[in-house]
Amino acid sequence: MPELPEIEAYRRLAEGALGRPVERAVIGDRRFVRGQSSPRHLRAALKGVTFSAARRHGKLLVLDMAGPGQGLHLGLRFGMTGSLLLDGRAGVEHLVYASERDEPAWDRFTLRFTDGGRLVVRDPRMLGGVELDPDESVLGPDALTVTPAQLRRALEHSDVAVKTRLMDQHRLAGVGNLIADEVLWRSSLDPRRRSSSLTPAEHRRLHHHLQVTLHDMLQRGGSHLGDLMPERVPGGRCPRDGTELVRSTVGGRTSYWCPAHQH
DNA sequence: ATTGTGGCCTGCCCGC
DNA sequence: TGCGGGCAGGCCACAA
Repeated sequence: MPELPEIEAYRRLAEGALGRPVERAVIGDRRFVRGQSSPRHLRAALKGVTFSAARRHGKLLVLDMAGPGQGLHLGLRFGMTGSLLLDGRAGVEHLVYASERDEPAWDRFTLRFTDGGRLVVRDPRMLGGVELDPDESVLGPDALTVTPAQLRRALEHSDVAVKTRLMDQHRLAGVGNLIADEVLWRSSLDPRRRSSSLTPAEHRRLHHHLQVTLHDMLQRGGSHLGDLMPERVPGGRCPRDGTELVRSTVGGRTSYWCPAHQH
């Protein structure tokens, strides 16, 4: 599913759209338009603009507008099945949990450029969305660049499960269910641990493994390419010690962890 | 404010 | 072979 590594790949793909004038925006399903702006308003705001930058904040992709839309921002979210295509090319090769079918009916939002190319958000389950001027201030520090002090602040003073806290986009932006399981597994931390109970040494360990995991996944090309992932199925075993993994719900999400080495 | 829960959304897989 | 229930989870509205 799209977590930070996938959105980063989408961002790089979207850089190929910078400076190309938008002829018009096509809204495939009006429910895909989020926030305060109506589909009509969004279409009007996008007509004739160019984009000056493609940025990523957590799982939010932001295109900064230039020209007629100077100062406005286009936010793209991908839910768990959303993918980005530019001129027919995909941002990532494979998206776990999402269909691989080439189904134009799933094109929920399309930017047509005057040069004939197009940028498409394709999302079968429509859990993503497009929003004019999304509020980025509600997002926590980006997981790829978070400092140890920022991570500590995101986790301390809360009795909520550490996994829940890691996935809270208001505290830390970019970590989803798969990456959270992978990072906690590598850090030998039980996902159910009270967030405030982590020691300074555990904070350091978690920060280290978060960085290494994200860089591994960026290099491998997806959040589904972690070391734990192949065993993240009922009956799966810990790749480190062979213990059968525990499967349960933590923070409302299916979680797998090793009862032998995660404490 | 913080935290938990349910709902949205729909393709896919499994068992009957 | 077809059918239906359960599952997947990012995000948001809502309740306590």
